[in-house]
Amino acid sequence: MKWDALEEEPCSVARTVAVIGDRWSLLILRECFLRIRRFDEFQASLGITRHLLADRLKKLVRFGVLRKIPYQEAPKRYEYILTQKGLDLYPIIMSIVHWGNIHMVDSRGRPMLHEHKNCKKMFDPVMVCSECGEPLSAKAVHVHLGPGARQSSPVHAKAQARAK
Amino acid sequence: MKWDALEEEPCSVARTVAVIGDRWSLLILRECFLRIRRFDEFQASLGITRHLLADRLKKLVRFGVLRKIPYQEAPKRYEYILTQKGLDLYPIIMSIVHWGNIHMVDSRGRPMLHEHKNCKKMFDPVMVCSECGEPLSAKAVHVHLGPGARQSSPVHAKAQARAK
DNA sequence: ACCATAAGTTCTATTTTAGAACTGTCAATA
DNA sequence: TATTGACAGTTCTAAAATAGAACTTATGGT
Repeated sequence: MKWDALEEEPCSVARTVAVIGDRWSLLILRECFLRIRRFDEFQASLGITRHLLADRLKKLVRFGVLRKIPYQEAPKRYEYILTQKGLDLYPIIMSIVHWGNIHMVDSRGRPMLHEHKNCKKMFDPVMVCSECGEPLSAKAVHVHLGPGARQSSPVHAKAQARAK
Repeated sequence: MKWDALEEEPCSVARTVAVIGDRWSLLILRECFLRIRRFDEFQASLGITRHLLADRLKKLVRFGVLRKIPYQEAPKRYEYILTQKGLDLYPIIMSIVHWGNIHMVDSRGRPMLHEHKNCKKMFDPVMVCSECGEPLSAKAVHVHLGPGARQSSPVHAKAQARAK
């Protein structure tokens, strides 16, 4: 499957994966949320090759996740900053961080801690239901085809039947 | 940078990306949450090459995200099911789905809808603070070095200073 | 004996990535 | 004036990963 085909899939996971579903894009976005903005800063902090960095930044700009803002003329240079679409990726990054904190730490503990400015406490992110506010688990969720679905595939129908 | 090096990084994003940070792993996990369990089911629903599927399943088992459960003897065959560690990836998948729902849908609308069995309503996932329950935004969070950190890099220190 | 099912493995061709060197523009310095 | 350094890329070759198809192995059914 080509990357372009992913964007066209009738699935929000596939379409999002088309944007952020490679090793470097996620790490670049991590740096964005840590206030990194310039080409050489990304390169220094990530150890990514300059070639790939240029490519990925271009991709993220194309998808509207980052925006190039000029910060000096002559020679014209740009900073890469998150758009609203990019800022909206925060829950993805935070849930990734949290899973790593729970399942991938060594004996020394977490590499980073997060303080909520509202309540001044160190916190973990929790995913809840927008309607009732209860924490979500996979087992408490039922999936329905939406208006943008293609149709239920036989293999999924079989799997759904098995789940009942 | 090699994939092995990612696992060793003092960063929960990098370590998680080492597990799920490629196109196919995330799509395989999507299928797992849709109750897909067998090799040929994965292959049929994803269109992944058999070679890569075998490789990725092996990787996910190695990381403890999936477990092989025998479902018949002679010839011995296995189903791949999510461990608790794998089930804990649900917030990541859901936040990816949600971002796609908001930013990557076409005019036909969402491919899938999610119903919360607790409250019987269609919902969106919301990420909140574990301490005060308020929804989280990147700007309301302050990052601190934790016990497992290496040390603040000069480039990050500069970026942090700029943010103040 | 022949076909089908399931879960892989093997093969070659293509694409992607790594790693290093190179380019162009300008400012500051010797 | 010539040199150096900062910055943001681009270009090059070699290595690694992926795509796509065919093949293998074990078994059960007709």
